[in-house]
Formats: sequence, structure tokens, C-alpha cells
Amino acid sequence: MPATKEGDRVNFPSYPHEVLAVVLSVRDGRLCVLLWKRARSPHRDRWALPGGGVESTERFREAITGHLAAKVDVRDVAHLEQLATHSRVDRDPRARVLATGYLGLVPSDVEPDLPSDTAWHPVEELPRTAFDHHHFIEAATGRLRAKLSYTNIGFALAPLEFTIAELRDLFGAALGYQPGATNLTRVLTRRHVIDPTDRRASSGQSGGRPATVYKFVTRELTVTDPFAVLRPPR
Amino acid sequence: MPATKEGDRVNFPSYPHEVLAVVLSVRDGRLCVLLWKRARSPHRDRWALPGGGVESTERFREAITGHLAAKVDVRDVAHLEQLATHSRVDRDPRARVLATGYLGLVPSDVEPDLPSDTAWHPVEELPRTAFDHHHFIEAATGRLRAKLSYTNIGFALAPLEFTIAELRDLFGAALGYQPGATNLTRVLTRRHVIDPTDRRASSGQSGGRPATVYKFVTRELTVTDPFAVLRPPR
DNA sequence: GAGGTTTTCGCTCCAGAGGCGATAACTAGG
DNA sequence: CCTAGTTATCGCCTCTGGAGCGAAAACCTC
Repeated sequence: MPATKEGDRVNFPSYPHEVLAVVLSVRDGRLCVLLWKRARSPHRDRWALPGGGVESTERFREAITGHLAAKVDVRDVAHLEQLATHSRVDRDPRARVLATGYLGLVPSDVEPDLPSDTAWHPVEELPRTAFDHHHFIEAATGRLRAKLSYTNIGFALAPLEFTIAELRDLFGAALGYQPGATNLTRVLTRRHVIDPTDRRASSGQSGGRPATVYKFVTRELTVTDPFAVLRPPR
Repeated sequence: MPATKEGDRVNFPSYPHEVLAVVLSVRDGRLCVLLWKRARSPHRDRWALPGGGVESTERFREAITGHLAAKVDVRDVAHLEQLATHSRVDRDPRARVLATGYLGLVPSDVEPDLPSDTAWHPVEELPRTAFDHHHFIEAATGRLRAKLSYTNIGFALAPLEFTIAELRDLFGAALGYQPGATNLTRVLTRRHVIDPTDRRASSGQSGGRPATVYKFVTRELTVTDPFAVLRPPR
């Protein structure tokens, strides 16, 4: 850090800064978050979010990716975005630690093998979590639910290819209610979020008409007509 | 900071952390941002956002309020919310400084008296700004525009009482296009964002029918039917 | 090929955004 | 007091897009 003149130095107070990842995925029909069990004090034996400090040459995104790698194959994380930064003085009993949350999403069909201290937990029946981590989890689920309805973020929860029934169940788990399959199809196709392929799924266990296989048009986050109201003139 | 046992210490790297406020307001029919001119190096004579470091007992909100007080009467800031946190290593040439942005809004009718180094600048014709501050300004205007259409955030840009014409001009300045007065009224009243009072404005300079005086139902941020799509069953 | 199952399509309905012209409600000037 | 000018507001229409339901399609098994 070149400090040329005396008056040029930054003399703002410094704080340890951590990044925390709320990795969400639909497991077994339920929206789950990836947690690991702390082996050491403080908050020993409580479940915590993956995360940790930020190295001096790292940006947040690299830092969170690095910490995440200890718990899960980061190539399985299809989407990652920043949440809010918390500044509560006592969120960590040991020292004042600032924390920036991240939302990560893993498609429902990938099955990363996890370390023995790590597991998926349904967000509807969370165990006691360490520190203030539940705040981050709430923020993350809220963000996911909001974005499901005005972005294509579903791509990060769904397999590369899927049927409408599967997608409806995914949305159902993530949103907390089941959208109608008819409407879901119409809405997402009209917005060019998903596209039918020319193949059909082999009709499952109990017979029935084979479903069309769909895929997301793009697997990068796009906002679809974000503000349906107070539109600009055309 | 009580560090009980050796292993209990947090040994994450620490960084200076600053908070920056993007204070927006409609001045003279244009959306403006509050900037002050740096007198010292680095980036001397460039325009910068209000802000600064975070004291050890402060939370971000208190910190930003404190720094803001040096430039403007904070009671005039009707709304304040956090934006993203930037972690670029070289955003400040002197040292690595993490920065959390805030969006602040000042109603168009309050005229805070500003220090001589501080002034409003239209966001459409910004001067060269210091550091990476233009990124924060872009994020702030984007957030404001988005929220204008699905929240009641307009209360923080408008006077306590106003006519529809005034409100239309405010929205026009903030959004970059003029919504139709008819539609604006219908949308905002149907959503119970604004309410007519029983008084009328004295018809201005050039005659004409006196306009009904409206006011915002509440002056706290509320989200109005955030997700107009993929609704839950009723 | 009959009966069961699941998907998909067509039809309708409805809420809410958006536009435009007619009318209301004032001022100013004669 | 009447008229012209100006601005606000309301009523009526359209249009987009979400939501529901039942019939038909497409498969399976027996």
C-alpha cells in the first residue's frame, strides 16, 4: 500500500470482514440450505453457514468461492449473488466482525458429496443456527422468492432439462405454494424464459402421456420486464 | 473485545471500511445527487459522495448518518437504505478500503442549506467523480427507479402534500419519462399509496381548474403486491 | 382395445395498465 | 356577467398478461 504523503493515509478504523454463503437447493421436494456443524467454540455444535475471512488480495466473490469450496464443489453452484452487509457490533462474541451475505443456488439434480460435518436442512425447520446466520437465511429465501417471479433465476434451481411437472414442483418448494402448471408454462414461455425441446420424457412410473422436455433459454440471470407498472411509453 | 481463549480469537484480516451515501432529490425538475468537491489528494478537485469511516461502536446506519450531517441536515433525508458493498482491491489508491453504499432521498420541497463545497448535480450530466463513486450513483438511481414502481418510495421525493401534476413531474424526473397523469393517479390510488385530501390547490399562475391536493398514505416504505406474477392461490 | 393416468391445449374470465376525449372548475379580461 | 383560455378530472374504451377449468391427447397396462 503506497502511502505517499503523511496526509494521504487512510485512517479509517479497520474491522475483520467475513463473507457468508446461503446456498439453497430443492432437496426431496423441499427448499434446503447448506449448513455445517461447528466443532469449536463459540456456538459449538450449532449449525453455521459456510464462509470466512477475506484475504488481502481477494475480492468478495473469490473469497466466498474459496470458503465454499471446503464444503461443496463450487462448480455445482449455478448462481451466486450478493445480499446485504451486516454491521451489528455484537454479531460475533469474540470481536466486531462485519459480514456480507451471498445467495448461492444449486440445481436439484446435482448431488454434491458433502463433508461429514455438512448437510442440507429444510428452511422450514431450521435447527438453531450459529451467530446471526438465520438473518442471512431469511434474507436469502426472500430474495429467491422475489426473483423467481420477475427473473429467470429458476435456471439455477432446475436441471438442464426438465418437464413442466418437475418445474412446478421446484417452484412449489421454493415459493411455498404450487403454481398451476398451465399458467406456469404460459407465463414462462411467453417471457421467453423457458423453451420446449422436441423431445419428450419417457412417461414415468404409472403411465400417462409423456411430457415435453423443456429447458431454460439462458442460464445467466436476466430480468424479465422488471416493472410491469408505470411503463415508459412505447 | 473479550478474547477468552487463544483459539477463540477471530483472526480474519481487517480492512478499513467506509460508508457512502448517494443522496438523490429532484431539483428544478431534474434528478440530482449530492456531491462535495474534494480539497485534498487523492482525486483532488473531483466530486465525491458524502461518507467516511465507521467508528468502532457505530453501526453502518449511524455512521452514514454522522457523515451525512457534515453536508446536509439529516432530518431532511426522508429515506435511507443500504445498497451493495464493494470489495475491489484498488478502489482507493491509498489502501484497500471496503465500501458500503447507501441510498438517501430528500423531498423536492426541502431546501437544505449546503456547505460551500457541496452541491446538487443532475445525474444525467455528472462531473468526473472521485474513486468509483459513479458506480454507487448508478446503483442508487437504478434502485430508486425500480422501487418507484412497486413500492411507495415516492413519499421520500415528494412534499407532504402535492397535486397530481407535481407528482407526475417528480416521477418524470426520477424515471426519465413522464407517466400519464390519469394512469398515475389510478395506479397509486388503487394501491392505496396516495390519497386525495378534501382541499384543492389554489389554481396557479395561468388559471385553470384547481387541482386536488393529495398525500401519501404512509411515509414508511411499504411494498405493494411485490410479485404481481405467479401469485399464490387466494 | 378398454380403462387408467398424466399432459397439454383451448376457451373463458378477470385484474390492472394505458390512452383519449369530454366535461368540470377555475382565472382573466372585457 | 359573459366569454375565452387553461388546467384537472372523469368516463369509457382497449390491451396485456395472469388464472382456472374441462376436454382432448398421448401414453401405459392388462
